[in-house]
Amino acid sequence: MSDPAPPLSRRPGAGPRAAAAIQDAALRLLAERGYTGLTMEAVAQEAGVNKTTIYRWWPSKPALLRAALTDGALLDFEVPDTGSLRGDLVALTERVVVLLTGARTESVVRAMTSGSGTSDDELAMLARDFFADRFSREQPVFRRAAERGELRPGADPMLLLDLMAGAVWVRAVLRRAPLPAGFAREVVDAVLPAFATVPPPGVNT
Amino acid sequence: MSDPAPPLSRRPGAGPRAAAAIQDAALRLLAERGYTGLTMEAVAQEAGVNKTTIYRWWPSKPALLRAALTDGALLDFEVPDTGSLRGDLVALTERVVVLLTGARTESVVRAMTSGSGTSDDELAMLARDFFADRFSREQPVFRRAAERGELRPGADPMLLLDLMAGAVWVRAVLRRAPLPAGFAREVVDAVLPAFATVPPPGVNT
Amino acid sequence: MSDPAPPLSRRPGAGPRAAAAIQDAALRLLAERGYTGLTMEAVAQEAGVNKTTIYRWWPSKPALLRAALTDGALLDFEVPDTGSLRGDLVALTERVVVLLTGARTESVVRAMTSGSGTSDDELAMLARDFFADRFSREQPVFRRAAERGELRPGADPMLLLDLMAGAVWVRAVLRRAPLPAGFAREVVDAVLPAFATVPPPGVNT
Amino acid sequence: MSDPAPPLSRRPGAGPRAAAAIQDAALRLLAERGYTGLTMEAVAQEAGVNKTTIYRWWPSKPALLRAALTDGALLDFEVPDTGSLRGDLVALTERVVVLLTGARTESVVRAMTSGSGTSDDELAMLARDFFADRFSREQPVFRRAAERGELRPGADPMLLLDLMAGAVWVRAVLRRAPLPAGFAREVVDAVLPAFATVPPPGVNT
DNA sequence: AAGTAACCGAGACGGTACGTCGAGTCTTCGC
DNA sequence: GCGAAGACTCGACGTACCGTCTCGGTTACTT
Repeated sequence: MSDPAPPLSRRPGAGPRAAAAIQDAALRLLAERGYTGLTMEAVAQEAGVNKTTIYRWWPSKPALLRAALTDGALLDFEVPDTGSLRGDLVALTERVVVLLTGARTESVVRAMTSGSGTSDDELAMLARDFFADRFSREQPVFRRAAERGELRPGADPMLLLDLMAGAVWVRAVLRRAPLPAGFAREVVDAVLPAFATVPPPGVNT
Repeated sequence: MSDPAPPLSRRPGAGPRAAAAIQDAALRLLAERGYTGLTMEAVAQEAGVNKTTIYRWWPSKPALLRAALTDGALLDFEVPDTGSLRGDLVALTERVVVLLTGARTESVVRAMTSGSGTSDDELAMLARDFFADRFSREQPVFRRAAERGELRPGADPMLLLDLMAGAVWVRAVLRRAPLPAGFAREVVDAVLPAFATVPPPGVNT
Repeated sequence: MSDPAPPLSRRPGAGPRAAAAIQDAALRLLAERGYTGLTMEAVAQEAGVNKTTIYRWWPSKPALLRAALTDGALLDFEVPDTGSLRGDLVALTERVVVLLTGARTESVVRAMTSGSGTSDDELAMLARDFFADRFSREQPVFRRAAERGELRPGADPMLLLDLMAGAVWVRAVLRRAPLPAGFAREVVDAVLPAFATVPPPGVNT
Repeated sequence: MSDPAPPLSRRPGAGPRAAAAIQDAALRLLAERGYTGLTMEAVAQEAGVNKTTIYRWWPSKPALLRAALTDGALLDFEVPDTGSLRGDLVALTERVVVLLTGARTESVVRAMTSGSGTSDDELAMLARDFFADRFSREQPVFRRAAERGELRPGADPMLLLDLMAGAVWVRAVLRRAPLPAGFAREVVDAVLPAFATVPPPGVNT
């Protein structure tokens, strides 16, 4: 375990003049051709930039990708505040669904988790950081729920999130099964009984 | 979507004389160096075989890997029958934990899901098939639970499995967080209330 | 000083199928563009061969060039036997003139002596070997002259050859001055008095 | 043939402030690494100067080198005046020997003649000019010899010089053979009979 | 002493070639 | 005549220098 939660925010001064074009090209090609099909040479050509320029700023493919993902807004998300725990969780899960099935984000996320190397791969670290970051930004949902008394004492929000995100992940990414409309709601209702104090009125159906 | 559920069993007659050595080498190198670090050349050398020999029998790296995984016993598992739904689910989840954290299986599974991003990747298909296969073999658990009346009517076993496997997956593979002892039980208890008819004894700890 | 006189003959079994095309291209491009302008990539393209193939067989540009020169007939020459020392020497010098002014050989020879590296350069070694080889093959001229009694006792054939070849070299290669017709004869007559016993009858003019 | 004999002297006003440092670095690196191993980048770094500064003043590597050699005193030499043709010639040849075997000058001269093979190379032109310059400065030796009556009528001083310098060149630079002590004298005695009116005393040893 | 013009440092850039690696194909040869 | 060996094409890798460019600051000469 290294640093608990690296910022995942952009460092503005760094990068070549054509940084945006390069990172755009990288993400576009990643979506088109997948991680292994993504070549630095193609990125350079697509961005109208010399290969050397890319290597001057990013030492490797995963490093470039990491920067592209970190600097770009692709993985940003809004933390919901609907007034109820269930509403917030459904919204959060919905956002995961969108992330994992959206045309532009799907292959990016898939690539991000390709953990190519043995274990300490830069991309894998990015995934870990991404989830840590996302979790920390989702904390207010649980703080608010606790304040409302909706959260059963001793309930572990991390486990709750793992369950919800995991279900979407397994179905969309691993099993490549279709996600029915309302899947987010289904998922939330499946886990909520063990975490919420009282079923909020009018929940079931 | 292609064929619903390819056999995932070995075709005995097929393969060169050194098939076992080749597949062994492939799996070993996969574990050592990850998917992208796994080269056909290294496999050939390690197996004491010419590269051509490999290509004669398997058209590509993912195809070889698929065969190696399919023919090998690495991904096999026993379907539990403990007498209770909860016991079976804990056992199933435990097996997923073992699969995703075991020294030999972890990187294999990780590689298996490194699908290149474009949809028709052979490896991604293998992952899909693997999960479909696993699910179909887990069906008896739910058949027996239904016979015992432990399963709430209308409950979706697939969702249940997605939730359980997903939580383990997210935590172990994506977030690379440690899995505490008893994690499987925690997971099961978190999802069971929504699926089981009766709250299993001792759940609300 | 290493081995006295390496063979400078071709090793028949060695080399790729397209060895001839590659070496031809190398020599042609050498003549066209000079040594530093000669790139492996151009050789590969010109020979219709992949760059990898060249590197499989020759580790470097000078190595390839050395092989091309050694295997090719470009630097071959016939040892004259005119019946008199003077006639032989004129013929030998004439051959040097041809070598150093011929369209195809000039830039090759020039490149061969570019001694790019510090001192122990492969190409420089080739030049050294080339001259050693040439000298050893010219020996019969002096043996015959000695048998005829034309050679002053104690005369050093090596010095004689250095003088003759050197004059042509300095004029043609270094000073890039035109070589008048009959230059070979002039050179020989300038050095012969110090080496020959008697001026052969009817020599002067 | 271009301009008969460019000055080969320094133009004092021209050059950056760090001209001396740059040219020193260039010559030092040339001696250390040879011509092709000499990079502008290394020169810049070594001279503590930006690459741009070099290119502002010299358009290319050979141009810089030419200036460095021209401005430096490395290639200067004194014209001897011993009182006899033979003495002068021995001294001249001795100077060539020193030039071609001296630690600092050898690789410089070697590089200077690494002309790229195509005819209009700047470095090759430098070599040509260098020799032309040297020859023109050696003229007084022959003028004095003629005045003393030591020079056979019709003798061609240029051929004489080509022979002497060529012998040293071939032996030291091309054949990389050791030059015995007294080699200059040997060379002179080998060519003198054809050029001098009287055999210099003690020649026919 | 001030103004100005030439000069310089810093460093990014497009470009060509380098030498290497691995994928996948094709030819050749032996059992 | 099957099957293995080895040479091949191809594309990309990551690096080194090339020669160019812009920009902002510093000399040093001029008046």
